[in-house]
Amino acid sequence: MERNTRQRNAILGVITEVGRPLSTQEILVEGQAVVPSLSIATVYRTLKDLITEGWIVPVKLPGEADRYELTRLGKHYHFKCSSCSKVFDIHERIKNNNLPAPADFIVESYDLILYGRCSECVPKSGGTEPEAAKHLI
Amino acid sequence: MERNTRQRNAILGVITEVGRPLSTQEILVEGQAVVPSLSIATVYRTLKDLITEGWIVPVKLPGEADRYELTRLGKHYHFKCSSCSKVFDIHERIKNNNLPAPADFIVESYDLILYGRCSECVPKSGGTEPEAAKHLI
DNA sequence: ATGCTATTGATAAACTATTATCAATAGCGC
DNA sequence: GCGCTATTGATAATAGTTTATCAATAGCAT
Repeated sequence: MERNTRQRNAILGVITEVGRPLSTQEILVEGQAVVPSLSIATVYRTLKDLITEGWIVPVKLPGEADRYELTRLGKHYHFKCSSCSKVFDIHERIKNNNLPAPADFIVESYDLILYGRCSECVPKSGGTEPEAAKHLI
Repeated sequence: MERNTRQRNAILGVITEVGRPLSTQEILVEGQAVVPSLSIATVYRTLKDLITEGWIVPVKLPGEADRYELTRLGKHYHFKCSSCSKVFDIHERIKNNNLPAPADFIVESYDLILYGRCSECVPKSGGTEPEAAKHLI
């Protein structure tokens, strides 16, 4: 990156402000709110550059295209809402001694992905789902 | 499925005997040890049928193509060896109260993927990696 | 403000994984 | 063993995502 363009600022700005991992389409749409002419090619190109420069990292969920978020958020896990499909960060950790694995395997890292309903999509008080849902785990 | 073919038997047999989630390529190669003419098209076709019939389920890991394993193994998690890329089953569970999420979110299920070295790829005694690795988590 | 050229926008191309096509093959009932 | 037709093998086609191309645009140093 040698020039400070509106497109690049918009893309990094969107990722910074929204505060959850965004898909290329989400970045395109949100970015076009700032720079209407923004194209998907520029989104991909800029994401690639931002990754190379260390500003952002790809967030990979099983069976889904990459999302992107700020590197400075550090290591953490994700929650995907099964209703709105938005992905949120979870910064709590699992206690080390609760990581299950055969004794002769060496665990170097782990990924935890939670699925359920985000606060926006939780059925408002009165429903019967919330407590029942716990049994699905 | 209306006919009992060598190809189908070979594919289901391989998945059953190997006992860990297999990629389409692994299934093709292992299957060709039984039926040399086996083609990748038949692998995909048969996997699709076996899923429809409920014999197998796809195993999805972040950023990777589907692997397949027996449905009757039930719900569990996976360990991927960063050295040989093989994926293994983990049948232990995480204690429910250790699942981290915001209070106003409803967690319905979760996925746990461990990464590290499987027993085959663990550096034999004398290396310095094993204990050091724990700090990476 | 002007000029150089990095960057953009539009779209074609590439890539990977999976599915469709179709003539040849091979289960299986008779 | 014969014949019917489901299944196979080889490969083309598709789908979804990401990358390459290239003329037009727009930072930014002067």
